[in-house]
Amino acid sequence: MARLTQQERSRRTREAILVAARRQFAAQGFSQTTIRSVAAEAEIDPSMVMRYYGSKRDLFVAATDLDLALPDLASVPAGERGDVAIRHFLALWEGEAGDDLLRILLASASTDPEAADRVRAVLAAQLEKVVAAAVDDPATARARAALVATQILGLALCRYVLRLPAVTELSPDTIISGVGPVIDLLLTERLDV
Amino acid sequence: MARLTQQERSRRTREAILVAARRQFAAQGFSQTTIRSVAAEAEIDPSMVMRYYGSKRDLFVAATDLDLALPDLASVPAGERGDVAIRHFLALWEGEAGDDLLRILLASASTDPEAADRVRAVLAAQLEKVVAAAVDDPATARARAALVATQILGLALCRYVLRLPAVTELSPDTIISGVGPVIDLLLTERLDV
DNA sequence: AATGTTGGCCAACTGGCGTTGACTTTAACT
DNA sequence: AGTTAAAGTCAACGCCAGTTGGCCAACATT
Repeated sequence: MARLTQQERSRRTREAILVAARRQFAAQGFSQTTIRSVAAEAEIDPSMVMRYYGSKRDLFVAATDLDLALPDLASVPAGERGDVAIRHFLALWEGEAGDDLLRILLASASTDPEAADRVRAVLAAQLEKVVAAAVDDPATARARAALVATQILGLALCRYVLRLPAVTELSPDTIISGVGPVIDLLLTERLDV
Repeated sequence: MARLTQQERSRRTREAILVAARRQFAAQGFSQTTIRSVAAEAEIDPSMVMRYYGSKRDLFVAATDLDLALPDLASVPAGERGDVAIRHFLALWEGEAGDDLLRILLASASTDPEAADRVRAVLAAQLEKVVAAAVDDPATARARAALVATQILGLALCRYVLRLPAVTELSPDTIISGVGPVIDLLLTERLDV
C-alpha cells in the first residue's frame, strides 16, 4: 500500500463521501439518505462527514452543485432545435453517472424545500434563458420555456426516477423522433397567453 | 356542542385522519410525514391513527386509494383528443383538493419504493390503457402512451410539485392551447420504434 | 527528536420516530 | 341503572437519526 500525503488522504475521503452521497441521494432522496449510510458506503466514520461538510444539509448542497451545459439553441436552425435539445439531454442523462445530479434533484425536490429551490434556480437560470433566446416572440417566450421544461422534466421523471416500464423501454432513437418534434411545436405553435 | 353517536364520532375521526394524511403526504412525501404530525393536525392522539389504520404504511395505502376517472379518448374525434385530455387533467388538478392524489404519489414515489410501485400500477392500468385505445397503430401504441405520460406528468410535476414560477404563472387556457396540440402530435406523428 | 497539526475512530448525548399497552371516558344495550 | 364495548388518552418502550467532543495515530514542521 502506497503511502499517501495527508492532503491526498483528505482529498480521497472527501471525494468518497461525495460519490456515496450522490449515489444515495439519487437513489433514495434526501431524508432516506443518512449520514451513517453515506459514511458506511465511503468506509469512514459518520463524524468525518460532519467534519468535512458541516451538516447533512451542507453535504446535500455540495452534492448538487450542478451545471446543465446547455447548447445555444438560438444558433441552431429552426426545425432542428427540438432534435438538438432532446439529443443533448439524452446524451447527458444516458451517460455513465451523468444523470445522477438530475435524479438527486428530482427525487429530493418533491419532498425537500431546499432541493425544490435548487431546481427552480437551475431551470430559471439555464433552461429558461436558452429557450427564451431561441424564441422570436418575446411575449410568449417565458410560457414556451415553461412548457418545454414540463416536457423535458417529465421525460426525466418517468424514465429515471419513476422508471415507468413503458418509458424505460423506449430507445433513445424513439424518444428523439417523438420528443424532438414536440419541442419544435412548443417553440413555434400559436399560443394563447 | 351536539352529541354524536359513537359511529359518527368514529367516522369523523377516521376522515380527519385521512384528510390530514393526504395533505401531508402530498406536501412532504412519505418519510417526512409522521404519524404524530398527522395526529396533531387531526387533533387526536397518535395511537388513534394506529388503531384505525394499523401502521403508517397502511395509512399511506388508504390515503392513495383513489381513482383518476379518465375519459375514453377512443370515443373522441381525432384532432380533439389532446384538447379533451389536457382539459380533463387540468379540471382534475385545479379543483379543490383534486390534485392531492397525484401530488402524494409524485412526492412519495421519488423516495419510497412502495409509492413508486403504486405510481407504476396506477399509470399502467389507467393512463396507458386509455391512450393505447386511442391509437390506431398497435405497434406504436405503447410508445405513444409512454410519451403522453411524460408530458402529462411533467406538467403536473412542474406546476404542482416543484411549483416552477414560469409554469404556475401559465393560465389554464395557455396550457390547453399549448399542450393539447402536443398530445395530438404524440398520438399521430410518425414514430421510429 | 520534539512539537504541533491533521485525519480518523469511538462512545455518548439529544431528540424524534413508530408503536404498544394500560387506563379513562363515553355511548349503547339490557 | 348497570354492564359492556367502543372511542379516546397517557406514558412509556426501543430504535435510529444527526451531531458532538474526547481520544489516538500518522504526518508535517522546526
